[in-house]
Amino acid sequence: MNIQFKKGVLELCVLTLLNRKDYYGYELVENISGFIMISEGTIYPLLRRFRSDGYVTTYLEESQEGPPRKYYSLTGKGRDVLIILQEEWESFVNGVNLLLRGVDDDQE
Amino acid sequence: MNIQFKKGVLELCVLTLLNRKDYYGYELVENISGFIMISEGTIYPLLRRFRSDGYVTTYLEESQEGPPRKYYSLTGKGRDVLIILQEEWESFVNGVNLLLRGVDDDQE
DNA sequence: ATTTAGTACCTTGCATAATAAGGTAGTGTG
DNA sequence: CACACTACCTTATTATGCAAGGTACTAAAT
Repeated sequence: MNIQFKKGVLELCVLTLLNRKDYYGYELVENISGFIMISEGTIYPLLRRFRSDGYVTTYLEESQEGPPRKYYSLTGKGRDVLIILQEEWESFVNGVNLLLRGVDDDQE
Repeated sequence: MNIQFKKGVLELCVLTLLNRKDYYGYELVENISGFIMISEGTIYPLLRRFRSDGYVTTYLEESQEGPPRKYYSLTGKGRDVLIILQEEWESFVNGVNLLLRGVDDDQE
């Protein structure tokens, strides 16, 4: 898979999932991996960024299957960013698809 | 517009346009700008990369409206890359959209 | 004649983000 | 006790988009 395509889109994916429920990092990797290739080295720095930007808050919970899990919870600010990113993603894909399909933008 | 979204996609856009006809750099910027934001500082390095990778060949032509134009012509290798990129783009957008729409990947 | 605007090319340095590759620890199984 | 799996994390590398700058040609306006 083309690495470059993912730039910025993973933010949208993670925020979208966190808008449904709280996730811990490893769980996000497993979930997103079902749709697009992703590695842990990508998600943890991204989550740290989200926390320092105030998009999420975190809390720890013990696990019976391994080390404690750090859960991420979307904030109001995070939700605002999500909405903007959703719109940007939609109009971006739209623009690209128009270009790929050969629609002539010069006509009116 | 989110800069990150563009990463890698501009290659696809430029190759797609060059597959229809030869373009000169400035013309590509003007055309693509109709669909997604782009600047000259992006396109010229990309075109240099394409040439050194053998995706395009170039030739000069005089212009009555200014300095000579450097036209870019897609090679067979460039066309092969275009086909791969098209498929990757489609499956990538598909994966992202499934995730965004909340389709449960665990079910079968 | 000189300035301005438009066309058309180019480069350098910066910012961003994904990843590979590595590390630390806990739990449970052979 | 070694191994696999879960779960967290960091660092260095890589790629690419862009702002900001530059050069040079043509044509119209001052």
